[in-house]
Amino acid sequence: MQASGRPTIKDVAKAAGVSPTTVSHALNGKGVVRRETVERIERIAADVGYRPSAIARGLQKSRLGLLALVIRPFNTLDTYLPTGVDYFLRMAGAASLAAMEHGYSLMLVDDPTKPGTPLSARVADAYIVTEPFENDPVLTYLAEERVPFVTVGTDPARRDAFPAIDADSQDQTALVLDHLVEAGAGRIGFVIGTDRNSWTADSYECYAAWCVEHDQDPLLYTAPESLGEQVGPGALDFFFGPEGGSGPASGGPAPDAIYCLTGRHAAGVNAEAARRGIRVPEQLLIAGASGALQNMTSRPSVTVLDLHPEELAKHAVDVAVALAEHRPVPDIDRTVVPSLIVRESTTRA
Amino acid sequence: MQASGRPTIKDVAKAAGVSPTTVSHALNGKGVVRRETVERIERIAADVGYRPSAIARGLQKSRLGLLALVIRPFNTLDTYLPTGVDYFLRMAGAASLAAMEHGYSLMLVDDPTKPGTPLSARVADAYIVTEPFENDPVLTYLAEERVPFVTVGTDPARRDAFPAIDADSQDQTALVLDHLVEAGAGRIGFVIGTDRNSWTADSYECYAAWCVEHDQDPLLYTAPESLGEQVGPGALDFFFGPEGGSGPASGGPAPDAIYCLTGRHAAGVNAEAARRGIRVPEQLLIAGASGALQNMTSRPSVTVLDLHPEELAKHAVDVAVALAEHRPVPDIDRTVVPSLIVRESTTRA
DNA sequence: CTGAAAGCGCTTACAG
DNA sequence: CTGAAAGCGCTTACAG
Repeated sequence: MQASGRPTIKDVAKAAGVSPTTVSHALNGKGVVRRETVERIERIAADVGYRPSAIARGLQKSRLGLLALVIRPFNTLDTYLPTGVDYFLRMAGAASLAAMEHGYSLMLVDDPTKPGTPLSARVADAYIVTEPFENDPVLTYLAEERVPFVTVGTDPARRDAFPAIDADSQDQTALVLDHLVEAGAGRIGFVIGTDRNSWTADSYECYAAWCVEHDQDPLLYTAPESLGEQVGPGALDFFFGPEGGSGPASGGPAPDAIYCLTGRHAAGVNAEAARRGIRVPEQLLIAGASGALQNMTSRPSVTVLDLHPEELAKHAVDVAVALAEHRPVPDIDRTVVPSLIVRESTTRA
Repeated sequence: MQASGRPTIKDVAKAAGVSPTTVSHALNGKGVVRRETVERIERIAADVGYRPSAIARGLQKSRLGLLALVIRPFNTLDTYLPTGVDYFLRMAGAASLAAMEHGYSLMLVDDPTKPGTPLSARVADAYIVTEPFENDPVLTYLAEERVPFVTVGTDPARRDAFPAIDADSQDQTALVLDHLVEAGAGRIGFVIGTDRNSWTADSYECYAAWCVEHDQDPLLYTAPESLGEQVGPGALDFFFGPEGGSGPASGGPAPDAIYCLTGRHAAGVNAEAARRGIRVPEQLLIAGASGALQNMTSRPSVTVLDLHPEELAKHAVDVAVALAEHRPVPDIDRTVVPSLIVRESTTRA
């Protein structure tokens, strides 16, 4: 009997009058065991309530069937979970289900490089790291420890260094900007976050390139992701000037469309515009990438991208499992194409 | 060297010219080892990049330092994650952090009784099961397997049978109903879900008792949680009669306040009221328990409860860890008191 | 203060 | 077709 009181393979062997080896063979379909012996052993195993120990099995396979998900943006937010950003719940949920389909389970771990990280955080066979930062120490650590991992988004300082799943950030940005133009925009301001991940970097680059192409000066307002909806007043001061005050801090003419990278920023800009009596979408178009829920239910509702976190998760799990099993990673196209969800904020009557 | 290529305790022992026993003692502060020996071993361990194997350690401790979280309501929703219900993300995130503080990691697992559940889903030392159903097979399974677990909410058919953390559903309901009366309600309709968990059952019971006390006939509309915002038209038909049609399906007079157990139901009722031109809060008060994000940003915004999933998670982790370590569960009050977030939908000018 | 030995529960060559 | 033995990487009485 196990320390915990559960029967072991020995108990089954004894009850069946065979050796542990035979029980192992019978129960795992390995080796050659007579059919009736197999059946008898299976029956007895069920009778005594035998459950193989995943730990013991893990010891010589040196694999436990565990995947770890590290949601990197949470680590800049400290213990704070941003409300409304269900992107990550969708991702974690989908990853958990995808893992199960491969016979794996998913653990949710914090930054494993933090001092005091429990040993158990390191039992995963492979890691999935979402939105790694520039020169992310987590990736460095995993690479040093030779723990297999895949990223969702890439470390902007080490592109192509590690296996990655990507939501094509270039396409994303173009998709939204083009839509804004079609919806009537002439001059597009951009509100961007401060996290140094590939999503932010690529989106900025695409915006800059787009500006050159469209002969517009970039009109960029930067604010921490964690500021969330609070970004509204600052952003509008920047783009339109303080209320009843002088002109825009930006220097140039005011934009007629604002694109916010995060959904919470978009919600904040939208709310502040309403407060100031700027009519959306008539006077100002607003769109967000990576929509938050707030954008769905606000008045007006706000056009955003759906980045399809479920699909990203599924691809990431596929790769992580292949890596964990030291199998070659299937070489298929894993680019996830975002879709535009057009809402009131960019729909003029 | 480990199969994976990482150094083992033997490698360190060899390099230090001592036995594995001494390395183990030195690194874990067990037994008695001379200080300088300890220091030398620590240095060498760091040099060769030694990391103890959590699996090997887990084998004789028969504990791995892993907690499993089963979010039961997800299992009625199939692979579908309800948008806007960030209750569960807050819960999972807080549980993950609380686990780390105890030296544990958190796994997210689906129904472990499902056929095809990976072995790895069973390596957890203890389980946390949120909102178990009536006679929940997951609890039965865990109890049979003698795996320690704690529930958040209780199995309504087996109250007090298992350790549980509770958000006091009675208090919750009374809190909202009393608030609605203060806000001007005379007759309160109730929209409730179909999941057979203690939260739903207790809330109903409290509503029924409240009706008796306040001399009102219960005015109850039941709809599946998964219907979400779509519940609006059906609910309003029930309470007010179909548009331009006959009277309320409910039979009695129409309510002047509606309390919805789920935030998504509240959002649906709120939206449908707006569509029909019923003015909220002037003609109709609306409130929800367990708010979703939609309620925060809708027009009008909707009064809801904050059930404090973070606190529930923290308590659940405390208990789960105690159980995993076969320690007595600290006997402190774990009732989490919800707070009312009053918003436009119940605030008359 | 240090080490040889047994053991955690399983799997896997290998020998019969 | 079946089993004895060794081993996965660690810990823990126990003996020196």
